[in-house]
Amino acid sequence: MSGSTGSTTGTGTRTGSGAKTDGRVERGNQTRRLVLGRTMDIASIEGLEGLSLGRIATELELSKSGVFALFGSKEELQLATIRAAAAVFAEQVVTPLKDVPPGASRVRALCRNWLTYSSDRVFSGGCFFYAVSAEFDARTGPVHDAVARARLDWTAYMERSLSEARAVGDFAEDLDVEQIAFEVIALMEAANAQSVLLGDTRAYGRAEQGVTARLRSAATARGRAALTDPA
Amino acid sequence: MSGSTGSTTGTGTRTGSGAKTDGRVERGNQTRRLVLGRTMDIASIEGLEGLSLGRIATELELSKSGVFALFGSKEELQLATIRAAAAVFAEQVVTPLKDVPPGASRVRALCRNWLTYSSDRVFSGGCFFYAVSAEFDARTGPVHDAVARARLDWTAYMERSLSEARAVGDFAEDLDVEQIAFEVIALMEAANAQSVLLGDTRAYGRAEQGVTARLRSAATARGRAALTDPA
DNA sequence: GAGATGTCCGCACGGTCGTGCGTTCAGTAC
DNA sequence: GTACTGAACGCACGACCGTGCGGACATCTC
Repeated sequence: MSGSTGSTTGTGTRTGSGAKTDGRVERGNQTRRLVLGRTMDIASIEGLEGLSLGRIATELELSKSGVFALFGSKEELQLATIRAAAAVFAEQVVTPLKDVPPGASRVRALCRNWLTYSSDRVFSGGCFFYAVSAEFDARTGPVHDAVARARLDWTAYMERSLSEARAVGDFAEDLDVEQIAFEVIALMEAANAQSVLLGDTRAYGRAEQGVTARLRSAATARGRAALTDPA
Repeated sequence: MSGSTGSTTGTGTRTGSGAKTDGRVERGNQTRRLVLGRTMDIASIEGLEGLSLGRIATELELSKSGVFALFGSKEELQLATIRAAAAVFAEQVVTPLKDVPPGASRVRALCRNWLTYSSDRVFSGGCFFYAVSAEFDARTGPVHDAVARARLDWTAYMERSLSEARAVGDFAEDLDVEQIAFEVIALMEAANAQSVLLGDTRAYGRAEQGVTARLRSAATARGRAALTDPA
């Protein structure tokens, strides 16, 4: 019974945001989005364990059981929140570059998008994935796995962008892509952390400075030219 | 009432581990240490909010009210846990270098101590302060302030070590100490994060490589010599 | 119209949480 | 010996937690 309820709503999510039938009102999906919009912000501030069905229901003037029925379990709510946050992240950081050709300047744009995504507080508590990574890093279970997967995807995307830039001749052929990806991501996350914890926005400048130096020192003459471009 | 109890036990801690009178048995302080040893580990894995008096009491075969009475409130337990973790951190990372003269190699040793402190899992969930920083970064209150203070202290210590190394001629006079401190700490924390979340210990190698490159590129000839030393 | 479907609510459950009471008990002082 | 102190306990409280059942109420299908 509870299983059927849970799997129904769960499947509804997994199939995406498309209408179930054409033209349906979809009040459910609307409430879902309302809830997820709130849970993403809460989780970025207080963590995924800080989500409480009662609190969400009160804040959104819904009933606790209504929220519960939408997701089937608290864990499924957490997983849905992660998926929703991944979509927002992609939309903010990755999608704007979908038509930008590979190269050093594209990598730099990717980093700038990330820093803007963090400093603009797309999520109230700073980068969503920084918050929940630290929260679930040492635990086990589906939520940890989902967080780890998201991070792997992001790292892989950064590495791919660097590889492509190397392939078009913007970086030296012997560039250690994984190393520079590690360093660049480290700098950006540190800026997020310092900014959120201490309210010190200078950290974003330090990160940008560090990222630029890393990219520049790895670039070929062609790459350096691209990095000096107006953008 | 509860206030007086809390402040009493709180003061007991702040005065340190010394005996209250000479030769006293101090069962209380012993239990305190037992509890804090456990809470530091729990908090590094599940966060300071993951601490629960009942759970701690069960695990250590104490009564919940006994644990509660020792600290006076949950928040005071969290603060005591932070103080205890700071002491452990200092003992592991900073104290071993108290007789090492300032210089580039001392800075490198400081970084190595940190990476060892993280990779040896002095706390089960990796660096304690990484975990609780992310947990409380976007909140307000005494716990946030204590975490922020600890981080400021650590950053300041790193910057001082770099300044001293610059003063003895190991780094260029125009070195931006705050910038390199930011970058070095970013690399180390990223290694901690990646290692704990993904179980990928290669991250420590990447961090060490990055740190060495940063220090080397900032060093004078004298500093480079120090960095090439056997140690 | 009647019926089916899905959304959301009211309400209750068992459990755990932090807190606080009074009490027991070991160790010290007199 | 008695008196005192502090540590730890047993127990209970109100609040909140996630979960689940059954029903109300729209909306769509026939």
